[in-house]
Amino acid sequence: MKKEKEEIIVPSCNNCNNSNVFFCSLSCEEMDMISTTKRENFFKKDTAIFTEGHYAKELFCLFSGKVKLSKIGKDGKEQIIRFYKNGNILGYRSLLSNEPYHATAIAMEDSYVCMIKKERFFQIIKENPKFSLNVIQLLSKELKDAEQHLIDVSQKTVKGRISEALLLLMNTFGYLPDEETLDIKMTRSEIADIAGTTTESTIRALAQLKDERLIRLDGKSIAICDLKGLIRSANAFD
Amino acid sequence: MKKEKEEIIVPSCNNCNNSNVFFCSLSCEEMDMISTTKRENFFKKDTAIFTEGHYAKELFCLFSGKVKLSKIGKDGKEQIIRFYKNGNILGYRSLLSNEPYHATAIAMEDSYVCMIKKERFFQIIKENPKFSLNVIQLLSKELKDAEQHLIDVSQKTVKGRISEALLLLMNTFGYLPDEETLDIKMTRSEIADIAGTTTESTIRALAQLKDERLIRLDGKSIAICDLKGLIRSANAFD
DNA sequence: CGTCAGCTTGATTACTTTCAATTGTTGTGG
DNA sequence: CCACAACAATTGAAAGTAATCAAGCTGACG
Repeated sequence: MKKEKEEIIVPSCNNCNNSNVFFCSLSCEEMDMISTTKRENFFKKDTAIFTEGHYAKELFCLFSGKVKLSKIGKDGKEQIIRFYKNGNILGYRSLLSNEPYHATAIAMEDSYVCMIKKERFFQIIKENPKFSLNVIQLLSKELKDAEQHLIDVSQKTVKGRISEALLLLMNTFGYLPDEETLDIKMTRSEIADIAGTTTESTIRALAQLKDERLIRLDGKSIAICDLKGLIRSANAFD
Repeated sequence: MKKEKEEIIVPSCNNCNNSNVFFCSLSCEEMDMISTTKRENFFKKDTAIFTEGHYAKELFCLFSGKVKLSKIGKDGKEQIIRFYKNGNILGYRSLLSNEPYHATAIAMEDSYVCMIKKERFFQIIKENPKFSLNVIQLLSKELKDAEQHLIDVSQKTVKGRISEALLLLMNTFGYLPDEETLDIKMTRSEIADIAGTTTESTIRALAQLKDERLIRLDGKSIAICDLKGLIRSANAFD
């Protein structure tokens, strides 16, 4: 039988162990202000935290779990835009530009999410210039990544893009204690949606990378055994 | 003989007729502060305003002309990321994140550019929360656009991407007085670099769009005669 | 008016998707 | 614990799309 929601106690923001580049410039008082007005929410695996087209009313802070942000193309094909792990902030772009969400955030594992009122967030932006500079720099980084991702998808072969996708997963979620196996379980189809290709092509590309001894495959687990080689593969001309 | 640099008088920022969503939240005093410390620069067609890898020291404001921002892939293939016209601000992303430029800006026509000292820019960000919110919202919009562009490139056919590219040119540079001909001259190869394809495929796609009577071609000029049809073509499934 | 760069076209090749069929895995209920 | 259903992974073959290669063509400019 399906595992039920585990009862987890979410600590106050000041006591949160998650590293967080977003709120690091806030004072204890400001953190308290967020903490006392936040509410926690549990999202079961495969449920949506927010949905494309809906209006943003809150800022989400991922306390535990893993989340993918994706967009659905006209033909129903999904494109994964970005991943989030514990400590990451979601949904601030739409909040800031006061537009509907342009993408959907889905919990890839059971996740606990802290939700912070929009007003609270804007209040701090207005009052704390250091914080808004922080937000600006985060946006700048995401913009740079997005533009690089564009080049990758448009100029690399499927194998290169799959290599790139594996490196992204490694950078985002890291390894299991063996320091080789990626700490994330995804279907082949989801990996395809990162690289912007099909399930079948993904399978064939993974098989190639395995033959080249850059990765090891065992069911859904993927281990990177030759990181340098994988980087080379991601940047190869052909 | 090649036309020489025309002598143009660049007015003070307060008297600049270019519409500008970037500085609109500044007071007259703040504008003056920028204006008195700026310096103007002329860039001949096809010269670089800034170059990938170099460090950002200034903010650029395009007074006149047209600029393309592009990145070179490993194999030397260029990908155009964005366009700028008079009134637009360039180079703020790298300035803000304090990283080297991740792309190169090239004048597509002879262009006059006002250059604003980095320190001045940061000073205003710190002192004017309304301005920084403005910057944040601009970045948010560019991020959204970049993510949409990713979906476009990864999921659409060459014809769809070329249609998308033409719509982008129309939205950025608009029409000549005839309200049909795009107010921009580009080579086929440059159009290919927007859509992430080759010159030959671009020519064939343009020919198709012409056969479908969505556009008219005459040398380098491109006229959109069926805008709705072109939008449909950009969003078509096949 | 010759040259060169950009444009165009056709043919070939390479890569990726699509389709179809099979096998493997997982969760569920008897 | 087994059997089944549903989903995921895999493989092979065929079809489609776009890139590449190889000529010509055209038009602008010195």
